[in-house]
Amino acid sequence: MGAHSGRHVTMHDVASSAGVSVSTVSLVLQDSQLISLATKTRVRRAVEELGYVYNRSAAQLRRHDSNAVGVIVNDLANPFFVEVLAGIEGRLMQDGFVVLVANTDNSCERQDAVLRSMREQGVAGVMLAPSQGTRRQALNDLRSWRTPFVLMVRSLGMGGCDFAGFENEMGSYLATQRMLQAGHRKLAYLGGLPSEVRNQRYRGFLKALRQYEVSRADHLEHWGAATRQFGFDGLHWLLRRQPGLEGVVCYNDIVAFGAIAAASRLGRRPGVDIAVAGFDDIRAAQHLNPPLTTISIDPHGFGAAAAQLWLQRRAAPEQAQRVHLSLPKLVVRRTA
DNA sequence: TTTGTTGGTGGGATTGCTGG
DNA sequence: CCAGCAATCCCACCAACAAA
Repeated sequence: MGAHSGRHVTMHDVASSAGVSVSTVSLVLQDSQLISLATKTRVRRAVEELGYVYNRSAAQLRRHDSNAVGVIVNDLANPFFVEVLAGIEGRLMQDGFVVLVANTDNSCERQDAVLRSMREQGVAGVMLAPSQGTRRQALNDLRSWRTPFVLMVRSLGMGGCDFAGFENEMGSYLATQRMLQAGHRKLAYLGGLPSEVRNQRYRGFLKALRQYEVSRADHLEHWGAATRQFGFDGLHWLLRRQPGLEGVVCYNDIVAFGAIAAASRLGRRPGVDIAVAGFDDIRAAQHLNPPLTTISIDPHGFGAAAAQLWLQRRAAPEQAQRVHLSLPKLVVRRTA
C-alpha cells in the first residue's frame, strides 16, 4: 500500500512505479503499436503488483462513451426472460459490452424510473421489453435521447423502431391445431392480459378453431396475469365452467405449469385426461412431469438476435428500421 | 434571512504535441 | 521510442460575496 493506502491505485501510480509517464501507461493499456514490448511488460508488471484496476468511468468522462447497455425486462420472475437475458449478454459480451439489467414487474412507473436511471448512467443504449400498458410518450422520450435502442417482445405499434419479436399467431395456431388433430373439440385459451402479444396468440387459437369448424359455444377463454398462480386458479375456473374440457392452450409456459399442477391436483392426468400446451419452451418445460408440449421460440437465440439488432443499430444509426421475428416450432412432448 | 452569482476544485483517463 | 506537459471531458460541491 505505502504512500497510497486508502486511495485508489491510478494510472499515475502505475506510471511512477514502472518509471514511465501516464501517457505511456494509457497507450500500453490500449496495446498500442507505438510502445515497445519491453516497456509493455514493465508496465504490465507494475499493474499486476499494484493491483491497478482500470477506471472506466474516468475514461467515459473523457471520451463520452460507455460500454454498458441497459436491458429492461417486464417480468424477471418468468424464466423465459432469464434465458433471453443470457442470450443477450452472451452476444453483447463478444463485442465488449456489459449489461445493466432492470426488471419493471410490468409497472410503467418503474419503467419510467429505470429508463431515467439508465440515462443518468450514460448507457451506450437500451434494449427494452416494455411493460404492459406502456404509453407512446415513454417511447418518444426514449427516442429523443438519440441513443440506440431496440424493442423486444412488444412493438407497441411503433413504426420506425427496431423490433425483435415472435410470430405469435402462428405459434398458438400450431398448438391449437395439435389438439384439434388429436380429436379434441372442447378447448380453452388461458392467460394473458390485454396486449398486442395476447391478441396475436389468441387470434392464432381462433384461426385454428375456425378451420376445424368448432362452434363458438364449444370454446372458452379466461384472461389474467401470465403467472403460474393464474394458470393454477384459471384451470379450476375453466373446469367449473366446462367440466368436459378437453384441452387448454396457454398464453405461455408458466401459465401452463400452473394449469398442469391444478389438473393433477384435480385428478386429471395432463396429456391423458386433458391436453395442455404452453408457449416459449423455457428449459424447465422439458423436465416437467409430464414434459410439457409447447411452442418453442428459442429464448436464448431470440436474445442473441435482439442483441445483434442492437449492435447493428449502434454501428449504423441512420439505417432503416429492422425487424426480427422468431419462428415458432411445435415441440410435442407428453401433455398434448 | 433568503436567494442568486461566480469561480475554483476534485475525480482519472485520453490525446495531441514537442522535444530529446 | 518515449517522456512529460497541457488541455479536456462533466458536474457536484463549496466558499465567498452580492443583491433582494
